[in-house]
Amino acid sequence: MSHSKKRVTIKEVAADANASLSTVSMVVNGKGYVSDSKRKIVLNSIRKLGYVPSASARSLASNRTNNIGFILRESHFTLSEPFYTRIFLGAEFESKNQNYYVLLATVPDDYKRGTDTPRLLKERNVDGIIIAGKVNINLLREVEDSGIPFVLVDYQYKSYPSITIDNRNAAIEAVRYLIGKGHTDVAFLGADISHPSISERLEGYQLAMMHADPPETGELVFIDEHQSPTLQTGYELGVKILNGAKRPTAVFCANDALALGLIKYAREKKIRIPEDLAVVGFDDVEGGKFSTPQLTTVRVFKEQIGELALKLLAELLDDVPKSNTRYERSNHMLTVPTELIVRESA
Amino acid sequence: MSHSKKRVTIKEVAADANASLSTVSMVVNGKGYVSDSKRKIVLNSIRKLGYVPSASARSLASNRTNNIGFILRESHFTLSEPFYTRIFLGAEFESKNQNYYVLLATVPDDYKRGTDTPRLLKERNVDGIIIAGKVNINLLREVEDSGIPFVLVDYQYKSYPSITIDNRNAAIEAVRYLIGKGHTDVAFLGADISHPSISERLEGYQLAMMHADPPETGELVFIDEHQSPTLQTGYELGVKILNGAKRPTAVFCANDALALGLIKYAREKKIRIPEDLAVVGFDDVEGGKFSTPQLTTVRVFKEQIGELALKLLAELLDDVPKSNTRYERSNHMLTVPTELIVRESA
DNA sequence: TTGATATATCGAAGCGCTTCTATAAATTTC
DNA sequence: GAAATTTATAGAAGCGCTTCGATATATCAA
Repeated sequence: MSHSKKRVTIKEVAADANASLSTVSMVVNGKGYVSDSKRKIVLNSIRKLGYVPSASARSLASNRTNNIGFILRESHFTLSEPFYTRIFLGAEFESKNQNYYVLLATVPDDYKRGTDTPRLLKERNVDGIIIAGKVNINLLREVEDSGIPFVLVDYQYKSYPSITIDNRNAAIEAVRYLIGKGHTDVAFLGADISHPSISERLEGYQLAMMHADPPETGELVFIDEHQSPTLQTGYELGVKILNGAKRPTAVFCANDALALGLIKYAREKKIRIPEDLAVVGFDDVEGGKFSTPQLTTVRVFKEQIGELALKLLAELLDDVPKSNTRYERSNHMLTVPTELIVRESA
Repeated sequence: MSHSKKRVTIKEVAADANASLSTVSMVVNGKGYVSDSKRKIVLNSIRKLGYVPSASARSLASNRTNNIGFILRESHFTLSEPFYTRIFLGAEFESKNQNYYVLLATVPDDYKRGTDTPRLLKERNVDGIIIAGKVNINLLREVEDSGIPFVLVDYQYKSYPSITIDNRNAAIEAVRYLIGKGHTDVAFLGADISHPSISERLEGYQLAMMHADPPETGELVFIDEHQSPTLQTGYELGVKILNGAKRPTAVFCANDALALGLIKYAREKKIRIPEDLAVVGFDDVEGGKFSTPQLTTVRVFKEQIGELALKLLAELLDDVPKSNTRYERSNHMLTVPTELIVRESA
C-alpha cells in the first residue's frame, strides 16, 4: 500500500537484538527456551523499533487465523433493543484480552446452506465461532459439519458448549415476587415457544404457580407461537389478556418488549400500572428504564455473557490441539444467573 | 488446527487444471492474460475441488489485508437506539460485495493515544477505516498520521472523505412543515452543539424561522451543551421548555431520543400531543414507531449511509495505488438526503 | 563419572499465495 | 514482411512468520 510506511519485521528485530529469528519468535509467543538476559534484549529491540507482528504472516505460518466469528440473525442484530448487540460487545471486549479479532456475520432467518453461508465460514477464516440466539438448524448443522469449534449463546444444540441464562429460576423468582405481593391471578405473556429461553421462562412460571392458591390452570397463559416476542406482539396479546373472561392482576412477560407492548395497550385502556395491573418483564433492556412506569424486570448480564462465551471458546481452542477428546463431550454448558430489578411496574 | 480438513490449495488446482500457479492466480483475481479456454478449465477445477483462497496467504503476498476497520465510540454502539449499529450493518452488508471483512473497534469517549489505540490500527491490520460519529480528536489525528485511508460518517474533519446527512435542509423542511400547520412559536430542542449534525439542524431551524412571523429571536432555542442528546436530556429540557415564560406550541428536536424524552415529560404534565404541543424528531429510530403518540420525524437512511461509506472507501483504496494525488483532495464529501415522516406527534 | 534430561540458540524449511521476469506464439503496424 | 506489440503461459522469488530439527552447553539422577 502506497500510504503505509514500511513495517518493521521480525528480521530487523533479530538483527538489532543480535538473535535469530526463532529466538525472537519465541520471545514474542512466550514459547520454548529463552534465557532471561536474551529475552530482555529482544524485548528492548521490539520496543525500540516499534515492532508489531504481521497477523497474516503469523496466520499463514501457524495455520490459525486468530479470528473468531460471531454469527447472529439479521433480525436479532437490527432489533430496536440491543440485546444481542450487547452480547456481541462483551465478546468484542474480551477478544482484546485473548488476542482475537471478532468477525461479525449476520444470517437471514430462513438460512439456506450454500447461498447464505457466511464468508468467514466458507473461507475458513476463523478459529472458532460464537452463535448467538436461536438460528436456523441448517446453519447449526453446517457449522457442525465444518469441524470448527463453536459456542452457542442463549440457545442449545445437542450438547455443544453453550452459555445460557438461568431462565427457569429467574422466572420462578419473578413470579414468586408477584405472588408475594398478594397477586393470585398471575398471567404469563409469551411468544414463539420454540425458543428454549421462552419455554423455560414459561416452565418457571408454571413451577412457581403450581403451589399458588389457586393453582394455575393454564387459563392465564397467553402465547402466540407464530410471533416473535416484540412490542407489537405484546400489544396484540394485551388485547386478549385484558379483555378476557378472567382478567389477571399481574402479568409475567417473557421479555421486556412484550411487557412494554402490554403496558402500551393497558395505558390506552386507562388501566393503571401497577395499581390495577402489575407487569414484570425479562432482559432489562434500555427502554425499560425510560418507560412510564419504569419496568420491573429480570436483569440479564449481556456483556458478561458475551465475555464468557469468548472465554469459553478461547479455552476450547487452546485445548483442542492438545487433547484428542472430542470437545463437545466436556461439561461446557454454562448457565449464568440473573437479578430481579424492582422498579415501578410491579 | 486438528479439527479442520486439509484445505485445498492453489497448487492442487494448478495441477488439476494442468496450469501454472500464476495462471490460476490470475484467473482468481481477474488479472493479466488468460485465454478463455484455459480460464474455463481452471474455473472448473476450482469448482470441482472446492478451492477457496487463503486470506492470510493472499494478504501476506499482496500486502493488503482485505479488512476494513469500523471505529465508533463505545457509548454510540451501546446506545439504546441503534443508530450507528445500523450504519455498521449497512457497511457490513456492502463489505460482502466488495470482499472485505469489517473489523469493529469501539473506543472510549476520552480517547488517549497509545493506551486506547485500537488493535486493528496498532497492528495495521486494515486497508482502510470508517469512523462513525463524533470521536475524540486524538483518534482522528492518530488515524490521520497512520496514513491509512479513512472515511468519516456523520462527522467531518478537515476535508477528508465523509458521508454526512443533509441536516440543514432536513431541518428546514421539518420546521416549515410545522409553520405550515399554523404554528408560530416553534422551539428548538438540542444538546451538545459541538456535534456538527446538531448545530446544522439548529442552523436549518434558524433559517426556516427567519422568515416566520414573528421571526425567531433565540428565545425558543433550548440546548444543553454539556449533555448528549438522550432521552434523559430531552426530559430535563422539557421541564424548561414547558414551564418557561413563553411556551411554544411546537418543538423541533435535534433527534428522536430528545423528542421522546420531551414527550414523556409532556405526558406526565397532561399536555396533549399533538393538540397542545406538536413534536418532531430526527433520525427515525425504531422506538418512535412505538411511542404514544407515534413520532413524526426525519428519516435518516442509516443502512444506506453505511453502505455508501464502505463503497466510497473501497473506491479510495482502489485509486490510491494508481494515482499519486493525495486522496483527501478529491471531492469525496457526500451528503445524503432525508425524508420527513409524518406520524402522530405533529 | 556417565548417561539422561533440561536449557538455550540457531538455521532452514515451508505456510499459500502474488507478482516479476522470461519466453514464445499470435497479432498488429507501417 | 520485419519490427513492435499484444496475448498467453510458466517459473521462481519472496511476503513475514512459526516450527522442526540440529547443535551445544548446563543440570540432574544414579
